[in-house]
Amino acid sequence: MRSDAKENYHHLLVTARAVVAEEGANASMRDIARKAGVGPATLFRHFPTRDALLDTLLRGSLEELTQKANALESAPSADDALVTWLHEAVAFVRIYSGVVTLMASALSDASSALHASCAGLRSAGTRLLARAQAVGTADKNMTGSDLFALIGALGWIGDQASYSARSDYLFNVIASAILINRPSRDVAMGII
Amino acid sequence: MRSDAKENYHHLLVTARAVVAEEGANASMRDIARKAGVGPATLFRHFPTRDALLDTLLRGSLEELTQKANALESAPSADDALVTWLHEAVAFVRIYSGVVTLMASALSDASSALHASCAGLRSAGTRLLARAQAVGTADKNMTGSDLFALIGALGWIGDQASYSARSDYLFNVIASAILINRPSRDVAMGII
DNA sequence: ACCTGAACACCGTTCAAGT
DNA sequence: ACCTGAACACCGTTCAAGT
Repeated sequence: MRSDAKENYHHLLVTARAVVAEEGANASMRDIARKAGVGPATLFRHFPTRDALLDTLLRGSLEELTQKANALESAPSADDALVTWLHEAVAFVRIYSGVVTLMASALSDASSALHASCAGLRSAGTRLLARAQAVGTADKNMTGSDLFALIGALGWIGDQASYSARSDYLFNVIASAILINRPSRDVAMGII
Repeated sequence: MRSDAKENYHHLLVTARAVVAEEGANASMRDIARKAGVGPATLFRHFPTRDALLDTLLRGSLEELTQKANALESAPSADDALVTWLHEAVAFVRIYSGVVTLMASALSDASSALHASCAGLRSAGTRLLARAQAVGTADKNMTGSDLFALIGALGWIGDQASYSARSDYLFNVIASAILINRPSRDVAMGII
């Protein structure tokens, strides 16, 4: 990459992060280019799709979250490990509004630039779920994809002005539904 | 209303229903006008906002759903009544993709043409919830707005290609979380 | 090798001009 | 009283032309 291209690339990323933080994952691509001071074509050559841009934007955090899941596999309580990770996953998707919908469609589209990162994260979550199913109280009918769907659902709730204030409570509602055989949902709150 | 205007209005509604069924609640307004064979300005005078169009499109079903809630208030089991209604509410929002997000934002925007219909439905649902909290096993910390948030979350799940196949299972997961003190989530399935 | 402005085909929304 | 095409300010995306 030529040095001016490198400069463009980095400035584009910094700007994109700010704009996406402000406007959400469906922010105008043109607006990002404009605010970065480059033509729209320059943005599109560096990031041929919105998914490609978001993959670059999110990959670091997605990998972090994947590693946290891996680390939690050796935590003493399988249930607590799952709930802790779930909490972090929901906190992550709430950073950028609209990102859960993008991630969901990336999962069903193998050609999306975001697909691999999302699928990797899902695998890591699936292992935590499996352990909680084996030695914990997690619902045995649930799949890793279901877990992702519920994370997405909580992300969606967080994106809605009318519901977002209640998202901590609704997290506990859903967490207690996953750990179906726990005595009370309040157990989930102690570990945060 | 002049007779040609009346004709336009009805044709617009029929077309809009078809297009929204096909493309979802965020279908292009211009496309609806085009397919109805009128200019965009004609659509916008009949329905000054997308919410106004969707209110007209949905009002009948929303009122039906509200009345069903009212009727279920005298059902023998408060829990079953709540779950039955929840099931119908989720089935309804799944008809038009994207409609839950529109409804959620209508709830937080009193000036939306959809606001009244949605708020009315929420009230009816809230009464069913309250009864299940009083004489049933519904979680006492839950509000009617939380119930709506969960309906929306299930609608969102139904809108995602990657998750929609599992929405019946996830309905049961969430229904069991609302009726927190039931012995098993399988109880919820008998009444459908 | 990279960038750019202009172009294409859209969108929601409005308005002057028509009948 | 109602409708219309054209207009305005956008959008994602592409491409020929520049340096």
